[in-house]
Amino acid sequence: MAGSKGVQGRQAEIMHAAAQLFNDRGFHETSMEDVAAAVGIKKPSLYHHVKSKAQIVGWIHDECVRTVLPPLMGYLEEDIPASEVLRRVAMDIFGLLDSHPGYLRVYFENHRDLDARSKTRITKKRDEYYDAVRRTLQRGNESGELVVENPNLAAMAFFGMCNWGYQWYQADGPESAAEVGEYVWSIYTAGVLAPGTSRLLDGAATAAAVQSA
Amino acid sequence: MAGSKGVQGRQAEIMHAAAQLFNDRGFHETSMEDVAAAVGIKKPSLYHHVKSKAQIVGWIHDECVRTVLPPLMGYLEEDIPASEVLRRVAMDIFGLLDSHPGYLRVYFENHRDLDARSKTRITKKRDEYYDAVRRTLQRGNESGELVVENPNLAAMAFFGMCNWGYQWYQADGPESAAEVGEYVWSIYTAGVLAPGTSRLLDGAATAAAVQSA
DNA sequence: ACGGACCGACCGACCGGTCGGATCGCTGAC
DNA sequence: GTCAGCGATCCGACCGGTCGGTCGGTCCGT
Repeated sequence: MAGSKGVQGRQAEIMHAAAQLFNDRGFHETSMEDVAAAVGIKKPSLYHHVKSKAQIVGWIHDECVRTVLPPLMGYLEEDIPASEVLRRVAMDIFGLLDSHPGYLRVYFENHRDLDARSKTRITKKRDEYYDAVRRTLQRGNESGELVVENPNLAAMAFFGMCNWGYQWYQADGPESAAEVGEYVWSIYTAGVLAPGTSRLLDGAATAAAVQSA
Repeated sequence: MAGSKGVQGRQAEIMHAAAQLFNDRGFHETSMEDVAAAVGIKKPSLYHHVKSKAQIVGWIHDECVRTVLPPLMGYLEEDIPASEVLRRVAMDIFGLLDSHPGYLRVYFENHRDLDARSKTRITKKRDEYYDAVRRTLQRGNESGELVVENPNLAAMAFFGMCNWGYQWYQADGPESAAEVGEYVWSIYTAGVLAPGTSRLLDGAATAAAVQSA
């Protein structure tokens, strides 16, 4: 149901314009008249293509999920290290920020503006995505590849690094999405501490373990 | 100006109730009548204590900045390793999530609902905070304590880990704010990769570097 | 009597959404 | 060739409702 091909044609155009506006001005500060104007028509005409404002939000959410969830499910079936899965996830998320500017802000900040049915559907998908990453971390820990004491918190930390991009990543910035994804992933896996510095340092004892060229 | 002591008394009560409501229902879905009801009065009475809805948002923003910026400025004047500064920043941010539930959501999602004057004031403070962390990373890199190729991206990754907490951290969750802050910091500094695994690994070659109790 | 806290009633603006009708491009019968 | 018919697209005008904010006045402690 809901068509696995996603929104197309004029509706896709509307979705795209709306995502830009919602991102730039905010969802509630953007009227349906603004959205209509952005695609060159008037409000009543817009309602010929769209059932409600909430429906547009639903499209945007679906587009986000459609873009990143199936790839992740594919990675899980390949026989690759957990860290490689994480790397691809990071790349996918920044790739989404790059190819769909504005979409992730709507996804993260306007979940409650979905109609009830879409909300449960999207929430389920969101949990699937979250769970897949958590299980990946758990698997990495069990195989000895990773050290993950708390897969739940570790997943949140990972998503934080990636998802926070919606607050600062600019598609026309100095770094490409792939570069950013790769860099963020490298910090998550290897940390920023210079090699040779003790892994188990507590705050007070840190002052001693400083220099190592 | 604006009083360095922050909002107090009845106004603080209003600010607190509003932050909760804005967090739970959303800013635009919360009417001034709702805020008034939350403190046990009617809307016209609320306007006896408050100039506008935007003013409440301003209070909440100021409260966030007031809570975390001065401490960070203090850390910079102490002679401690960069990683220790980062650790304290992480603790401060999760501490804020703990002591001021809802505030950070308003801070991150309702910046544009500030009046023009507050917006410039808060933006400046936000940039100060960001810059302090970036400079800390740079200093850590120069001293050899850290390996930070891109301080700007590294700062964003760090803030991502911490700030994203507003999306998931619950004050009544299983882990305390201090535990979460410490854990997130440990991932950021040391990474999740098991020690012994090559730092410069590409995805395919990782599978070999596995066990180490 | 004075000021701080409070409230019922109200206003203007805006916004999501609707209605009835106009226009346009295509199809097919003749 | 042309023209009736039709569905898709478009729009001016309008509605119901909500919300931020105001006004005039009451109540109460001092």
